[in-house]
Amino acid sequence: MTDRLPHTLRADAQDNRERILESARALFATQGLNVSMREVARHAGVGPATLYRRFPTKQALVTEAFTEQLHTCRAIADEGLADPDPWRGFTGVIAKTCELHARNQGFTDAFMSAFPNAIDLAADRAYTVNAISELARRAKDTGHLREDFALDDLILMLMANRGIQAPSPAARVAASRRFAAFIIQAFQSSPTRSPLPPLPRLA
Amino acid sequence: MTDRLPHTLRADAQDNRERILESARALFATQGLNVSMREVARHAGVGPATLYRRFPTKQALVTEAFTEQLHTCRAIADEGLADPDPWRGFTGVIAKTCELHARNQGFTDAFMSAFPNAIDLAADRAYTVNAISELARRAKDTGHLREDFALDDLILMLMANRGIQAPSPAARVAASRRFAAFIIQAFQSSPTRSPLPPLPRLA
DNA sequence: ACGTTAACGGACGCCACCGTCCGCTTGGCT
DNA sequence: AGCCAAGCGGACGGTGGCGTCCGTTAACGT
Repeated sequence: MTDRLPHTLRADAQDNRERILESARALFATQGLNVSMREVARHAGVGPATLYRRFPTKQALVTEAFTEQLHTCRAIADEGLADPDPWRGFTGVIAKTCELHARNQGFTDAFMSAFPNAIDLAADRAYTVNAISELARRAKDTGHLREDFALDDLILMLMANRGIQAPSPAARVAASRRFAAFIIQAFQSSPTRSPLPPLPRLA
Repeated sequence: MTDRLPHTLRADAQDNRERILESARALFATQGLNVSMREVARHAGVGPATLYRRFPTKQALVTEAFTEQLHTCRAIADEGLADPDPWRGFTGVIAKTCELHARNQGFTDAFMSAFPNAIDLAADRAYTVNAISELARRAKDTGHLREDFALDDLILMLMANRGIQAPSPAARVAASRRFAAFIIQAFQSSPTRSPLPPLPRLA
């Protein structure tokens, strides 16, 4: 009854665990989250049971696989906030975020909670959102960011960015880069401002 | 050997055929093309065999279901071309196209050849592309449309628009409307023009 | 009213995925 | 060296989509 779970995996198990994560990251990046658990297992060269033993649910696998990217997100936001020129910081955030997401189809899915259930990523996500919110306020104050910009417009932009497809990952990133440039142009305040249609609840 | 196919369906068969098409349109509109043939059949209240008899392949069903929208596309392009103000015509095309696609997830999939194989829609599509190409040239001549706009940027925009999701179809359309406004802003020529990253081959 | 045949849909065999169980292997500790 | 549990993966029953076959029903022409 007083069994203690060993919190250290056996060497081979640890090895498998990491190969699984690598495979998951690779597959999720190129194909989004529409990858079967078995496919991940096959790619990692392990049996299905092994995969399920380490990650009982796909949720768990996804969460683990993308913590790194999640921290990158925080870093991007912090970096933008640190820029003395808020508008430059803001546009930098957009460009880098688009690129990050273009390289990681699955990450976007997860970030957008294509997994609708509460993601463990939520906390970090909130932090990032807060940081960007502050950055946006500053960018508005300098007059470069249009006044009617809403934070959810970034979500809109990310969803849109997710839709971009191309024959190769490299092409996708290139296309996304151009898209980001367009979006930055759209977010910039301008004399020819026609009023913007309202933004509905997105989630 | 000299059997003649009757080109007129029996009354009940014709009825079923139309119910199938209606169901397909409804399901494709809200869920994209990721709908199983059986699901369409169930929704239409017919057996799988009946569906397959009328539309041997999903391709055929999709093609038939969306000819109407395809013609709408042509109409939108013609309408824009007819506008005496090319820029207003151009922006109108963008707004209307985004709305059309936002209302029809599946149509976007088909239009983007999510069905990679040659779509019968190709001919109409080519016509539309040509019309818009002419419209864009005129809009550039008036100085309203940025010079570095490429026709593929519309494809980029459509792919992006496809990524926009929302809890309800109405919300999706609203979000798409706002997105279109942003994109129009981005396409407008402006004094603060930083060079645009190049666009890769998209298909 | 009736026979012919177009049209129907239930049922089939196939395959992929799902999450789990269990007998064998092997790493790690003494 | 030898034990033993941590770890493994093949195999299983279940579900659901796929496209097709075939026995039954009922629409239409006479």
